[in-house]
Amino acid sequence: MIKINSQYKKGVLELLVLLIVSKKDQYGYELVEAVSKVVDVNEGTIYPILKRLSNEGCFETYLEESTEGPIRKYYHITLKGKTRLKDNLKQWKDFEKSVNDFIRKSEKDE
Amino acid sequence: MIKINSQYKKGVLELLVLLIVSKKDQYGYELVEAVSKVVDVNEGTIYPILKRLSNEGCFETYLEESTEGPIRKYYHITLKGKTRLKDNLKQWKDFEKSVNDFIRKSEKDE
DNA sequence: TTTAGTACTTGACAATGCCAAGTAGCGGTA
DNA sequence: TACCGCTACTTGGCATTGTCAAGTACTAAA
Repeated sequence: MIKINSQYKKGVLELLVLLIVSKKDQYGYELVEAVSKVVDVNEGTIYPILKRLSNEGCFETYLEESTEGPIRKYYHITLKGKTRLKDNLKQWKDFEKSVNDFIRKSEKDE
Repeated sequence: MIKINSQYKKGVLELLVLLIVSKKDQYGYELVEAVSKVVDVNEGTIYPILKRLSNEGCFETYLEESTEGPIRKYYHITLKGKTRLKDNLKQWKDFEKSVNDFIRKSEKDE
């Protein structure tokens, strides 16, 4: 897990959360671990994102018991969530392309 | 100029400013236009970055008159600024690679 | 002399990440 | 049984950085 300028993460974490949940229903703790494999992040950051996206209708939630600890809250992506993911993904790609193109150009005429 | 989720810009704008000033001394207004070619941004965002980086010793400033309007404040990158640029650039590259690798992996096993 | 373009500054505000602390269930061990 | 460590979720205060809007002020052209 990379330790970078926390500012870079802004916005991208939401994208990662959407992407992971879209693959398979996830509960919060599990998701924190999954996101941590990509970028370093703490619980206190992920749970608010889950709440926000649920409030906005991107996720539906249901509870399920666990044998390893307290009850788990699972998140399932909705149609709205899928749309949000698609938009978000396009925005990220346009953005990083634009930035990387500029960097490459700068490095070339050096 | 791309119009995206303003959150994506966080952190990257500083990188772009460092990159542009490192090429050639710039005054604020000119810089706003240069950055705007990469991502949409307003003056009120760029000037605080310039002030911050100057306070942190990354830029030196000097004034020069203009025939087209008020006096211009030029920014010149320092050694410290160059180091900051290098670090920042590496962080960005690590970050975007990490995120893009994950996205690619997700898109593959679909 | 009014308007448009250049140039910089400031302040209130919003979004989102970080850290820390709190609650709570489970299984293992001393 | 009492405590510890792991699992799991929640909340609240704080910092950073971007947005928007308004204000100042100079120059040149209509």
